Amino acid sequence: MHLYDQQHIKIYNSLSGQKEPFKSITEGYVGMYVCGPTVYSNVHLGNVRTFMSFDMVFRYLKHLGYKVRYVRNITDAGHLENDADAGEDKITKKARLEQIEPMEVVQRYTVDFHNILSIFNFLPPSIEPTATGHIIEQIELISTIIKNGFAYEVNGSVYFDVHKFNETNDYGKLSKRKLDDLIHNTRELDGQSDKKNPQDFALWKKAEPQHIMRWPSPWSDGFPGWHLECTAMSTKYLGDRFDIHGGGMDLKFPHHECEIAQNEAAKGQSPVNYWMHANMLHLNGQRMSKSTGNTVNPDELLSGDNKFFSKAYSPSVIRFFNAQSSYRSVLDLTDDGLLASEKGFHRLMDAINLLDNISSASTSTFNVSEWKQNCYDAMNDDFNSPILIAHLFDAAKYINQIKDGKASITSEDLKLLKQTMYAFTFDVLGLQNESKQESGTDKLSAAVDILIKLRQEARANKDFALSDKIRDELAEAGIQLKDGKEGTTFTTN
RNA sequence: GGCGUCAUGGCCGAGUGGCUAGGCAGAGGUCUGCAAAACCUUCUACAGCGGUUCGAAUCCGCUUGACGCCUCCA
Repeated sequence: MHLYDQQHIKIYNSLSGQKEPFKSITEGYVGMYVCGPTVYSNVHLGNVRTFMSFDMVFRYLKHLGYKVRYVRNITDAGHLENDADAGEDKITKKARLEQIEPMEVVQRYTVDFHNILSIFNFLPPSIEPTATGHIIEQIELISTIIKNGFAYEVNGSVYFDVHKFNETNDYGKLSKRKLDDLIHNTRELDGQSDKKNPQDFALWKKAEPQHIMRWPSPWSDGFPGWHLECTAMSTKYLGDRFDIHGGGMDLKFPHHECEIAQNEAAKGQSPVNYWMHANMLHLNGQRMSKSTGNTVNPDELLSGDNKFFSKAYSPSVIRFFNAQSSYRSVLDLTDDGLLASEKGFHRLMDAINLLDNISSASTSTFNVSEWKQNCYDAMNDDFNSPILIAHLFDAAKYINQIKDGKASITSEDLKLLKQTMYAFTFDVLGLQNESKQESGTDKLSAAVDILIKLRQEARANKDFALSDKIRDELAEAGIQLKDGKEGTTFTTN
């Protein structure tokens, strides 16, 4: 018996626009693909939000006992054009000006990407394939699509014939677009003269002489189109049809639409059962944009070294903030919002830390098993982490009441409560108990305990000047004393 | 212009055809030498205008506004 036999997930499927009961293709196994970053600059904070949401999905599926193969690619080809228009992107421009090897750019930002994700306590994906490592697979895929009559070659480049495809298939079913509408609304752009129709997209591009990243192919020395790598790598590792495909909302069209088209054209079937799209992250009510300066890097947010926020925020606070909203909603990153989350997060962690110190009784005044199922119900409902957190706060309240002697719990329920709290807080949400880590050093505890004792003595002697001095100066040092019925404890942060 | 998504209390953010979301902030109380913490109580909402319904913030239509995609983008 596995947890997934008892807990039934519903997933909002972008393809149908509805929540659907989740059923994996192979019982007990889940294949999940998420479009990864293009490593040409520091990882974008919005990108982090998307991956954070899917990290939570990954964690929950694993928690339920599924064997999950989670594939998240690194796009390291196709976009590193040495002939990019000037002023488009600072880093590409800089790389071009300094004549750095594209692979140096790739390496630098892949390392940055991994560093940031590990700071945020991401679980690594099962496979992290790169586009340049799968050129052969992509070329094979193109050959198949040509053979099936859905692509054509012009001047060494190969394009996907959207119009031809749409005669037998439905191009636009994911993004709810109609080809006719697209035809009437396509902007005229230069340099597309090779295409039969503006809606066609490149499967292979012949490289201009100054283009550095290039590979030989039956059609030309060139590089693959950017939609192709995901089709090649997802199906290579997950099969021609797999369970979940995720990505940012902005990838829905054209990227994911094209993936469906490529797969149907090459393999005769739609690749994905459940399409999931994470919504955008805003900064102070507006979309992040480098050109307007309304943007902040993950490391700037973590260090507090930026012009938007009053202080530094810890990785878990940012994770908590993210989990307090639905992955399908636009999330607005603001100082007030982070401040509120930070306080709530610490309150939750303080309650969890109390779990080690509360004692059990003969009865429970709280239905722990019902509460536990409520937590599962929240996550089962399209990974509704905000509701889960609301339930975690219910438990926090209960724990505090037990500590205050206003509620009681049996030892059996205490064990269950602790297990469940830990599982959801740390395993599923991926939060980390920062205060415990910091104060976990026994030497600090010992030193503070001495100060607590001295303060107690001062209070007993009615030397409140001294006792308050101890309390206030510890507070300034980031150590907060908490007087309770059972004596004084302390927390850091 | 086309397609799509969304509009919730001081702020952030769930959810639902009739029954408390939750967090932060505010107010009152308990506790305390005073605080803090914790606990208890409390405040308030569903953009506007129509319609369906016994009943709608929840369904439908319109209006207004915000956002996304249509061009690299998480």
